[in-house]
Amino acid sequence: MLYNNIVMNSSIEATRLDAAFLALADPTRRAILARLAHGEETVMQLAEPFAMTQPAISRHLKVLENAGLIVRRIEGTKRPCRLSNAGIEAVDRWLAMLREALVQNYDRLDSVLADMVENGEDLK
Amino acid sequence: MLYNNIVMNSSIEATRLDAAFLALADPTRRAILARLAHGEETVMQLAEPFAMTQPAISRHLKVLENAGLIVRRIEGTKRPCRLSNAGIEAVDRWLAMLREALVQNYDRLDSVLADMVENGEDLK
DNA sequence: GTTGACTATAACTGATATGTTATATAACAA
DNA sequence: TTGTTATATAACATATCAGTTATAGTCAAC
Repeated sequence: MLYNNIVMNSSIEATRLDAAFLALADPTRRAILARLAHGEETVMQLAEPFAMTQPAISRHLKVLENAGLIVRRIEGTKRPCRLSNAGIEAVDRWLAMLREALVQNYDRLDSVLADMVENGEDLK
Repeated sequence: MLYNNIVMNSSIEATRLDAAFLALADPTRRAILARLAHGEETVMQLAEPFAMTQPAISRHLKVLENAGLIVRRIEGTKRPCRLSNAGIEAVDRWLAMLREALVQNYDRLDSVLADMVENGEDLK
């Protein structure tokens, strides 16, 4: 596992991204985020539409918080949650690299095809 | 688990996203994608920099392929891999919703602050 | 101060993920 | 044919995840 840390760009950043992507990999957690997109909600409000117990939701929220995807404030006995941009920004920064590579690959293919057309080559 | 399928938007799409986000949650797989951003590589070429056996890499590649993040062609006994946009597009579509919500929340906070300044309220 | 609502945590279970070694398959090379 | 290279798959061990129930802590309301 030593060399791996050299290959992958620094285990600290990697841990952040691991947490964010892992948090997003669960449909319940994505549904929670979609819900929070409409505004702040408490734990019980978030739990209500799911066929799941409150402790399960609490843990999902913890995962989302650790991933920097939500933040919570204290309001009496309630803990209203709202979206945070830290997590999504980390994800976006990483995805930007992939998107750029895909565009470049596409352009490369594009120019290859253009060359073939110019030279009257058979595209089939 | 029945109601959950109603809350989360359709289990088919969810499965796609699950696969893509789960694939991205592993640092080894992200490193493989980063490598492929520079162009096509075979399984052994991809395996080389990692302190991991070839079967492990083969399975990571299968996960990436199922998530629509890479595609493979056959070239003799080799299986060169390259990036695919299907996976990242699915991810991007979903993240767009979150990004938009974050911008709206930010604007909302912005206008609240602006109001407070107008009314000479104490921002601290 | 007692009660009830909101939330978090611990302990446990079953499912899934990630790695290993051993082995199979297929193409190439001699 | 025989050996070698490239890759995939099976069988297994271990770790982690996602849910459960039971319980504890905190605040509010009466």
